[in-house]
Amino acid sequence: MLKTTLQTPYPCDFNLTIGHQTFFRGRAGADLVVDGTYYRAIRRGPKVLAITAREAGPGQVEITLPLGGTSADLAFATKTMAHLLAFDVELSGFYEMLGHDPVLSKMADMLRGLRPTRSETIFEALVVAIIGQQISSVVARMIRDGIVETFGTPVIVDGYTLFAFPTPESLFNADPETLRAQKLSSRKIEYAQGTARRAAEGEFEFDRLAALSDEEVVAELIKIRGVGRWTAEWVLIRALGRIDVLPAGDLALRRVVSDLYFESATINETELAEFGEKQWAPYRGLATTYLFSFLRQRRAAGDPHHTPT
DNA sequence: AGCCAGGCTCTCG
DNA sequence: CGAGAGCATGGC
Repeated sequence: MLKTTLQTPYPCDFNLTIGHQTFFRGRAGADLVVDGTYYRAIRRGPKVLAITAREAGPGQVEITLPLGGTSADLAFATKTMAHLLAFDVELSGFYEMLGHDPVLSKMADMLRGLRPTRSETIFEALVVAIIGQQISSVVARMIRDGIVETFGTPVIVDGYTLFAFPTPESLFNADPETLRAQKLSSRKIEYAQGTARRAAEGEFEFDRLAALSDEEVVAELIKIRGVGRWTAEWVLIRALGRIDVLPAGDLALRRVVSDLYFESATINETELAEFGEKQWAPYRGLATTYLFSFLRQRRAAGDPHHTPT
């Protein structure tokens, strides 16, 4: 079987990182974790590659192509996995800053080594963010899974069916009724298909957007119907790996910050933005990821409504 | 039963 | 400008 070894950065908690990616529930959308092995199907041009990644000793992750492939496929898969798991991000400055943040540093035991995982493409992050607008994360995950399993490309590995995220063409060409059957609102169907059309036309090419500043990306993305600031900021964090973006309009983020820092007093978007700048810059994006991971773990542990004491 | 969820657009003063 | 309605649906 085709395999190679990838060096992990420091710090890196591999199991925590892949758990975060699946909402600590084993499977979420295109991502699957079984017994410490992360399964993911990705696209390389017209091909779909099945990949596994698992810890293979201290500081090492073993990457395999369980269904085979060329050595160029393996090199591509390895590079993609390092991107998905954000192995290139330097966390030490963020951890130093946590020393001055009594709240986030309290989470350090639980979160140390968490890497700010990414989507495969900008298109994927856009669609997933659009699906997640306004509704609860539980409902959003359910709808996303339905979309991925209906319009994605299946591959079977070790008895598990993996799905590569749907192509822009597959969503754009889909009958709106089949999207509606996956419980997407008719408005969001318009947004998602409009995004898919732009993606198919090559509008979200990674390298081009990666060269722009945070605000330039926001300015470009919010021109798209259905994409507001929150969605654009989410794409910056999830797809482009920006580490200093704070989606201050996010309701769940406002509430968790309110709980943890303001004795549950309500804070608005402006107040969160000001607080984030003073408290977490230049690592506001990493702080966001860590706070959401905290929420995901708390929810997975069965305490979704956490009443502050 | 009804209200709320990790927003956004559209309409109306 | 700001405020308010409508969207979809699982969970409480």
